[in-house]
Amino acid sequence: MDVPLHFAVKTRLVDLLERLGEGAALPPERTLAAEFGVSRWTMRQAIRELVADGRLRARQGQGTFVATPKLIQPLALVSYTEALRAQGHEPAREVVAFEEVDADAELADGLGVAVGAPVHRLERVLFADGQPIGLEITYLAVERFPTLRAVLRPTGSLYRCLTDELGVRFGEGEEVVETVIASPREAELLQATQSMPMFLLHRRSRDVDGRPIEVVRSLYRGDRVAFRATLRP
Amino acid sequence: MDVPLHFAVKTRLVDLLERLGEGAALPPERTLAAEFGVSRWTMRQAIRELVADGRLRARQGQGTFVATPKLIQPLALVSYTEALRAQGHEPAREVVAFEEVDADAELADGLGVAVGAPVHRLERVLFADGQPIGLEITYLAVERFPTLRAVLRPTGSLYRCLTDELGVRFGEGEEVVETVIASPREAELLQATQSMPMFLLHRRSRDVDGRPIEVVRSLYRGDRVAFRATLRP
DNA sequence: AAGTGGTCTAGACCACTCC
DNA sequence: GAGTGGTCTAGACCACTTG
Repeated sequence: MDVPLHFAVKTRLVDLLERLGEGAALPPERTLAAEFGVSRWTMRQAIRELVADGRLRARQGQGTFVATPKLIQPLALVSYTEALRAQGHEPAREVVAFEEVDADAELADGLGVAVGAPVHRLERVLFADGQPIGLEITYLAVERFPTLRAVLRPTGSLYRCLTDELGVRFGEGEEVVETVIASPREAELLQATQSMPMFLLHRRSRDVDGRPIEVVRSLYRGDRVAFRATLRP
Repeated sequence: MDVPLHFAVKTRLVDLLERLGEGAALPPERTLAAEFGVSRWTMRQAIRELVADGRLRARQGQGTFVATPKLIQPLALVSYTEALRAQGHEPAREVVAFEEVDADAELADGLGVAVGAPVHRLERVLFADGQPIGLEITYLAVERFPTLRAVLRPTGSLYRCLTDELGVRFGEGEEVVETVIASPREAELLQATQSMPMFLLHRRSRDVDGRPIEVVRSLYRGDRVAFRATLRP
C-alpha cells in the first residue's frame, strides 16, 4: 500500500464525479463504501477532502453532489457588491450584529483611537447567488463615524455608504490572508460543514491622507471562494 | 451536547498549549484521550485541527509540539530570498526537477507561445530556516530564455537571475489564491501531514512592456505560512 | 418512517523514531 | 523493543431532510 487508501479512493471518486455532470448526486456514502470495498470512515475521509477542495458539496439529509467552480474575488479596496456584480453574480448581505464595543489594544492600534474608545462592530454574512460564502466583521471608530448607524442601510454596501455619503476617499490598505479551520458557530453561519478549511483575512485600510478607516476580519469558505491579487514589483 | 465533542476538546487543548510554552511537547494522544475521557479518534480530530491552524506540530515517532507563529510572505513580484531575509529568516531552495516540457493550452496562453512549444519547468521546494514551507513550479518559454539552463544556479534566486543576468524588468502580475488539500506526493515533499489545507497560488507575470515572463504554480503549507497583500482602490 | 450525512467509540495494525 | 503518531475497520447513535 503505497499511498493511503483514502487517497486512492479520492482519485477514483474524481473519475466518477467527472463522468457525472455538475450538480449531479453521488450515491450514498454507505453504498460507495461497499462498492469500493472500504469502510465508511475511509470513504468519508475521501469525500471530506473533495468537499474541502470544492469539488463536492455534502448536504445532511439530502446527499452529496458535484459542486460548481469556485468564485474568484478581488483582493482590493473595492465594494463587495460591485465586484460580484461585475462577474455576473448576485450579491446579498445579512446583518448578524451591529453594535458598539470598546476598542482593545489591537483595534485601537488599527483604528488610531485610544484603548477603550467606542467602536462600531458590524458583523454580516455575505451571500453570492443566494449562498453564504463569507462572514465579515468590520470595525470603525465611532469618533470618526458618529452618524454611521443613522446613515447605513444594513443590507446596502458599506463602501458605497462611506464614499458617497460620508465623503471617505480610500487610499491604501493591507490584507493578511491565512487558512484556518472554521469553528462550529462560523460553520453554522456560513451553512458549511464543520472543520472545513477557510480563509481568514485581516484588513486595515486608510484614506488618501493616511488616516485609518476600518479594521476588518473576514472569514471566507475555502471550498467556494478564491482570491485574485494584482502583483507589483 | 451543543457543539461537537472534538471541538470542546480542541478548546481545552488550546488552554493547555497556551500554558505550555512554544516548542513544548504535549502528552501522547492516547494519554490525552484517556485524561479527557474521549476516544482517540476524537482527540486526533481536535489535534488535527490545531495542526491545520498552525498551533501544533505533529511528528511521527516523536510527539506533538506547540508550534511557532506563521511566516508572513508578501504577495508581490519580489524575490523569495530577499523577502524572507527582510524578515530575518534564512531562505533556501532545493531543485526537485528542471526539465523541458511541451506547452499545453493553458501554459501557451500564459506564456504567449504556441501550444506544444518548449517550456522550462523548474520545480523547487522552498525552505525557511531549514523547514520546507512551499513547493514552486515555474514555467518559462525556452524561446524567450534559451540560456536559462546555463545561467541559473539552481540554488540561487530565479528573480535575481532574470533581472540581473537576463535583463528582465518585471511589470505587473496577477495571482489567484485558493485553498486545497495536499496530495501525498506534495505532503511528502513538504514534510507535512497528509490531507492538510494548503495554499495553491497561480501566478502570471509580465515585464514592463506587457510581455509574459512566467507562469507559476505554488503550493504553500497553510499551517506555516500567511500572505500579505497591499490593497488599492 | 426511511434514508441521508455527522459524530463517536473501541480496537487493531502500520510506520517511524529513539534508546 | 518500546513508544509515538498515522491509517483503517465495524458498528453505533444522532440530526436532518424528504416522502
